Amino acid sequence: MPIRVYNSLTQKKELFKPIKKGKVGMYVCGITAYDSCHLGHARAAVAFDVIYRYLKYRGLDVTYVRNYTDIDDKIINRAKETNTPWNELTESYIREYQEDMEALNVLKPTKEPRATEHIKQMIQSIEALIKNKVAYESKGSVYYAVRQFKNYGKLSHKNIEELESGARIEIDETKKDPLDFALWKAAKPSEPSWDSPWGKGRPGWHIECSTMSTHYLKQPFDIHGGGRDLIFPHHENELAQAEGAAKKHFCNYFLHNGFININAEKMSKSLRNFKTIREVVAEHHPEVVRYFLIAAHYGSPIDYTQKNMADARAAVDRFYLLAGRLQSISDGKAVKVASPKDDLEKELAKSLKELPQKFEAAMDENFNTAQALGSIFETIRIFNKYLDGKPDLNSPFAKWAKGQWNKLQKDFCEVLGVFGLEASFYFKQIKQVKVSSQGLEQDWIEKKIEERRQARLSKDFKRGDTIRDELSKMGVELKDRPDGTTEWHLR
RNA sequence: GGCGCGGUACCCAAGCGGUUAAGGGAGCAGUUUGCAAAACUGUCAUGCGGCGGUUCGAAUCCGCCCCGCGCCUCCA
Repeated sequence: MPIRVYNSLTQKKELFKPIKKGKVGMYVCGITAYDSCHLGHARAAVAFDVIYRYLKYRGLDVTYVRNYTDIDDKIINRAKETNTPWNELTESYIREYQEDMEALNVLKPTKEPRATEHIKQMIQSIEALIKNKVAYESKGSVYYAVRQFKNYGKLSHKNIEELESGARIEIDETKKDPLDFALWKAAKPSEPSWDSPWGKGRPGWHIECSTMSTHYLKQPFDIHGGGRDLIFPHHENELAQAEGAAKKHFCNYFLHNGFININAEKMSKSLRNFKTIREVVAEHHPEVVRYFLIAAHYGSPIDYTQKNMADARAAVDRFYLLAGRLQSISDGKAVKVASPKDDLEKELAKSLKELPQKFEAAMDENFNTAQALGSIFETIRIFNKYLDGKPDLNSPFAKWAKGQWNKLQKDFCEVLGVFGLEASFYFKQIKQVKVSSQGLEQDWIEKKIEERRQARLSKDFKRGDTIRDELSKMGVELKDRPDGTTEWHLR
């Protein structure tokens, strides 16, 4: 089955055809390292992580480059505000980002280049642009002459005249046209700077990405990704730079992920409603967070609400509850084929057999994780139904079915980056996350449960129920087991 | 104003011209239970914002209208 992707460049879904058979070059805009990362960064990272994983799963040799922008106005400003050397600032936020990515089970890209390590290449790009007459030097800075590039606007589908009339751009006398953007900024005193043919300065935003992407992937390459908000001006300008300098195609497919809202409101710093990755992970199991991020298609907006997080957790629980149930089936010897006997077995065998095809068909269609998850849960329902029929757990069929499921679970985990944990470990972690985020203490809960056990032993059910209700109000739910012990978990 | 995205059950969310409109949550019913909870199963849209059109056939394509949202300025 061919893979199809929605390409922002053509605004259509297209057949994905790598430039070199069997190989894929993919560049995704990473972060500007000046602050803690929020859920939006997590969404972009996870969206392209899944794409990276799936392309590899399909046997493609993927070179995945995700950059760090570690020099920029925001970094310089933040360094001044916090009285921190700018390179220490970027270093610490890059480290923090890497920790966040690890928590969310985001794979390391093939290359994670930093802007400051490619100043020389950027200068070469800028020189090429000047030579091609699409850039000019002015007072120690260099600007891109937007009107000299006839395809300007082809990605964001804007035209220059309309942009001009939008005119919310500051008038800057050093530029020939208000739409021109900086490739190289002349250094002000005390700012970090590098030597260049135009004097001391630093690169403008955009040039690092077009330079590093073409440096590592060659031009043209296959996939360029990032958040929707990067379409204009960032990716538009990258395209203008790369094509203006090399006079050839920049990139074939532009993929963009949708935004995260918080309670239906745009997440933004001015509204003070943004959530950092660490805040979210402290409140919700990272696997639940990741599930939440892939439960809808990567291109659609999603809403971060407690209800949606609870829904995500319930879904992940459902997955692991089946995994837990399966532990009662002995692994035994691997059974290659087992022929189903009754209707329940037939239904399950059919579902297990079709699932990989359904999963791949969904992922082939523009990486539709939502649909892929749907097929997984369909099979979960059928598996549960089979187990409810009280089958012989030592039968060859049971062992075969378990073996099939375990193999599928491994594949799902490889592609989606969720469902890879031991069920009991997952539930243990869930409990820990919940207990600490709700300010409860495990010892106290367990003391209460022991009290209830004593009451029930002396047939004082009223007292027992009172304790259960008390705990229930705090979100602690009890489960009595046949052997007299009590399990508990948090709602 | 320009460009773009979306409106599918109580909520979230797939669906990309053709069998009964995925899946998750909530609700309800059943199994289970000292009573519960949890778990599991079943059930839950003759309907896909509205009106027209194309087609043998449309949630899916086209037109108009209504309503949300994003970008056009730093932003994943």
